[in-house]
Amino acid sequence: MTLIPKRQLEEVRRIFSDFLRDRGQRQTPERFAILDEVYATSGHFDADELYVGLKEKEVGVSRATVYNTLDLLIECDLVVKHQFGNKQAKYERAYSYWQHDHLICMDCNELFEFCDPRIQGIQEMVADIYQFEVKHHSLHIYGHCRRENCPNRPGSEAHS
Amino acid sequence: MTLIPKRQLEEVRRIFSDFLRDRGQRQTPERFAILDEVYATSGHFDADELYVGLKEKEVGVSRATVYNTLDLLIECDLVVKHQFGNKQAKYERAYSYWQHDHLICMDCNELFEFCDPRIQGIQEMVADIYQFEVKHHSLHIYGHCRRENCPNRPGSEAHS
DNA sequence: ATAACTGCAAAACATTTGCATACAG
DNA sequence: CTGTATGCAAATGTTTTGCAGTTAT
Repeated sequence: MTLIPKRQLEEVRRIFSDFLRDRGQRQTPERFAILDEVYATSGHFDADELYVGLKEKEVGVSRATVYNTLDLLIECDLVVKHQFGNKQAKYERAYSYWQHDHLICMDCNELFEFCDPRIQGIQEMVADIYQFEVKHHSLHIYGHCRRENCPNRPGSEAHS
Repeated sequence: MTLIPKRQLEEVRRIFSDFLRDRGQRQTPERFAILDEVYATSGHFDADELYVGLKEKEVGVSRATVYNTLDLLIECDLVVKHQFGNKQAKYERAYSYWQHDHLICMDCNELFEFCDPRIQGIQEMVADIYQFEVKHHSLHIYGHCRRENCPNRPGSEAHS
């Protein structure tokens, strides 16, 4: 849906490159291959999907490198990490994408994105009252969607 | 801090008992021992802390039973489960305790609780716009606290 | 040159599962 | 009695780690 234009991909590569240089870390082909794969993906993905996606292309990167690089990308705000109910972490590219929160269907696990300005006010209130330096937040709303193909639809077959 | 009075513990036991009866499930001593331990704990705990806490008392319950019973307690709304950044789930008793969200210090991992009525409005908005039947939410705000013993305090020693 | 990075496979970790035994109803 | 729950230990699945070999700088 939200494929990133070439210009932005270059911008993102430059951000990562600068970040690595500033920290005295190496610019390896693996790291940029992972960055490219992340930004070629729209939506949420997990570490293994990224690993498999890369393996299917010419690039061979190990899982360890995928995890390592994801951590770097999170540190420079090019990727965000989410822990939805399950134990497997999900990731998402973060550059030039609207700040949003998530709606999770407990039946089909589908994710929907939404945004509400009130959350900003809540963050400010909390920062003020608790003398907290707020960095980021995660708001997950869980419930049941009403889509045709959702296993919970009224009228779908019985369940144990 | 919020130790539960005897009356409420009885109430909670009754809720669990009714829940089990209604579902045709057994009222085992292990299940009630776990319930008691949960309600003897104030604040957040993980499955293993519960397991160890029980082992230190007379009761011997296996980890499998701890996990099983926690799921039952979640189903009858006596316990809530949280996934903070780490892969280990945290639990918290839910009966007769205010609905709240969490503030997490990224330095010391301390948890603070807060509540803001605006979150209610956000849930309603989302339910309406997305035709979603909202069940619950989790709002986590991450940042840096300003407590004396927090490793991030300005003036604390350098770190690698 | 040399310190950082990679890949691999093993380790760690929380949680789940299978099965023989125990016990609540 | 009978089927459900338990305990144990083994299995699972994700993420981390140790180390020998590789490579960016």
